[in-house]
Amino acid sequence: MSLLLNLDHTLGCGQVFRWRKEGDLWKGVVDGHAAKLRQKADGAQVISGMDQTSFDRYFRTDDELEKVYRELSFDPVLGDYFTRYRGLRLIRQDPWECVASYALATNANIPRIQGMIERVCRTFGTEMDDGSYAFPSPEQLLDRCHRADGCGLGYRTDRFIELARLVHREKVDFSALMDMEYMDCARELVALPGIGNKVADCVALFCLDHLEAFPVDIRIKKAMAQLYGAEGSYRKVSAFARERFGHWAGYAQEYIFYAFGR
DNA sequence: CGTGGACCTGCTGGA
DNA sequence: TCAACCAGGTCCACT
Repeated sequence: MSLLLNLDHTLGCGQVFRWRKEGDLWKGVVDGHAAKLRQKADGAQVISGMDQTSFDRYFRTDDELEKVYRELSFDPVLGDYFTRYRGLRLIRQDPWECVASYALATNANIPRIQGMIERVCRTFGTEMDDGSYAFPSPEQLLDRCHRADGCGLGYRTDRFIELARLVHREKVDFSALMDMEYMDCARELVALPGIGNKVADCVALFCLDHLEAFPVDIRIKKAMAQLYGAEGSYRKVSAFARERFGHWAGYAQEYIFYAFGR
């Protein structure tokens, strides 16, 4: 079984925060297991920590990347990116880890975001065999939430804890959010603490299967203005993208984001 | 609804 | 070394 998948692009483009490359090995934590992967010509080899089901789910192997390329290549810019970053796939993250991580990722640069998340994992998460730490559950977090003060989250602390509380009390139904229309999903997410338009779109896209979501952060904002002359409010720019790229808008976003970060 | 400020804090690009 | 018109926004106030 071969799969079009480039680990460097997929795990290094910025959609996930905790994967690290050591030598030719990508190391991360998926579903509470320390995972190790290695790039092969026809896909990725699982060294440890993932079974086929987990792998297929995580790397969205059902998404036909060639089909995405075909349907979006009417756009010359994307056509170029597809050639250069061939094999970059969207990942299906764990919903709780995804909302929590992106709620922390506001108004901070990537190194700091990674630092905050790492400290949260080390402070509250379960230690794995290889010495790494899993992302903590809402319960683990709430159990000793005063320790969050030592994680350097700044003003995000209260929002973060409150978010954990809501998820723990099952006030957030990820399964329902996944089933409803993208617009409804985004509207509900924005009502949660620490979540605005941008984070809501990241969550919709990266863990709730709403592939038409088009998160607009500062980098994408500049890119869209430069590439398409699309400017204005958040709603304006993201709507422009969804109209142009349709149900694959999320894939378009990820390639543009990656291209503009290099 | 859209826009302007304030906002924790520290990684790291530029004085 | 050091500051910070910075950094993958959000929230609140107000037109």
